[in-house]
Amino acid sequence: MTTRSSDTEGVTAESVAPSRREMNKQANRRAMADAAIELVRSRGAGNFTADDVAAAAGVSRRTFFNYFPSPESALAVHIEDFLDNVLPYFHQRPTGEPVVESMLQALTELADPALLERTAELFQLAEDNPQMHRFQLEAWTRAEYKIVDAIDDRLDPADPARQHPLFVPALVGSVFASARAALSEWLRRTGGDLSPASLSGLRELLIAAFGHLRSGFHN
Amino acid sequence: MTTRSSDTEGVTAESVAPSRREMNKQANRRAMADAAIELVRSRGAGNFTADDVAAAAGVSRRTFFNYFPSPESALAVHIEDFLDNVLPYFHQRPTGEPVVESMLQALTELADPALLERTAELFQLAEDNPQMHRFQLEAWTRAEYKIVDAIDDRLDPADPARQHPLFVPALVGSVFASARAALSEWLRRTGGDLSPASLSGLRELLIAAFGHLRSGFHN
DNA sequence: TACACTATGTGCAAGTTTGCACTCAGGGCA
DNA sequence: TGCCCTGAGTGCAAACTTGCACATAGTGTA
Repeated sequence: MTTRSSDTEGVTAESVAPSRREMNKQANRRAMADAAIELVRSRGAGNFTADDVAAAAGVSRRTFFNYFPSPESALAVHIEDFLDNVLPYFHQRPTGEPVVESMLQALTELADPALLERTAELFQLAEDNPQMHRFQLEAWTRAEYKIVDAIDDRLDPADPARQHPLFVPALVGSVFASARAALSEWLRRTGGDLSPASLSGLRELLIAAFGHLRSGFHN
Repeated sequence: MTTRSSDTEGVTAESVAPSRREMNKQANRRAMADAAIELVRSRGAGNFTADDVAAAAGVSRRTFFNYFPSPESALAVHIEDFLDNVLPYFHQRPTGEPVVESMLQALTELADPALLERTAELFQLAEDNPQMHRFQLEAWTRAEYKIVDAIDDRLDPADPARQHPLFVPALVGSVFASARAALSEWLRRTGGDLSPASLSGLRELLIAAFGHLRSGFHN
């Protein structure tokens, strides 16, 4: 709200009060993403048009296409939301800690349970709809790159993790693969039940998958 | 910033779905007007800046000045709201009915009690603040013109009320004067108390004032 | 008085959204 | 098959919002 354009901020980090313009854009993007997930819930994947999303989000059809290449792609925003929510937890881990620990701890603490729920919901929807599956794969991949960059930015160049160029990408890829495995198994077991109990089970599966990863798969 | 507000239609609204552009503008205008009345409540008249209103409404300071010439003037929107709410009631009166009756009946039925409350609240604020008083006078005057036009549009050219060019303007002016008298007396009696009981009293005063008018002041 | 500070109000350029007119692809139907 | 309709996706100009610079006015202060 406060638009103090003066850059006299004590905090140096990323909390540099975004401009009105940026806020408006994010609000629109969010509105469209929310409208899209609402529509996919009420009508099912593939049963809503770009017009529907735009109208529900309160923007024009043209504006929708300024942001997203297709109605389904708007859902990918929620996957990025998940990341935006987890990254601060990651950044808060002690700097000396091994990267793999920081990452798994951050993911385990999972900021907002509602985000896990939405992620699980989208994962489930992707199973039934090839269109959505493709977009989601793309979103997960973008997420991997984003995390790799975030880790590289944070890591001390002398950190063992940066001694080998494969280390971080392999780690991130492994974490994502483990998460996907957990989601997949959860889906197989529960059929996508989104009740708190079921989601709790998903959380357990995630932790178990991360456990395998952490121990180097020495079962 | 965009809220899908329920556009509380009092009676009939043969509204042709306005364009996205028009909807956005109205949403912004409404947001600023609401922010302004919220600020005048929390900080008092004259104790808030254009920046405050803009920020609270989610628009830039510049946009605020695109709509309103001053922080106070944003409040005038609420007076026009009152009209927009009453006019449909007026249009619904039987066409044969004398205009004075249609008008007083419509005002008496008073669509949304919350609107009467806001109008009374603003009336009260204007007493204390000359700046606001001026803007409000202007708003009431604009409202008079608007109503005169609305009546002329609706009236059969053969209607007695249009036989003399002074008739409608004099009528509308008298109605407004009576309403102001009622508001003024209400304010004197209650000090601007906005409780339901007090507002009910205001309603009685309005009806009484209209009664005088209706009878040609033959007490 | 001179100065700093805050807030109003406006002009202008750049960024964003919108309306509209397309093109293209796919499905239903005579 | 050919036609019609719906929806995706795009280019472009016009409308709207925003950031910024600037002029102006009022207020407190040394």
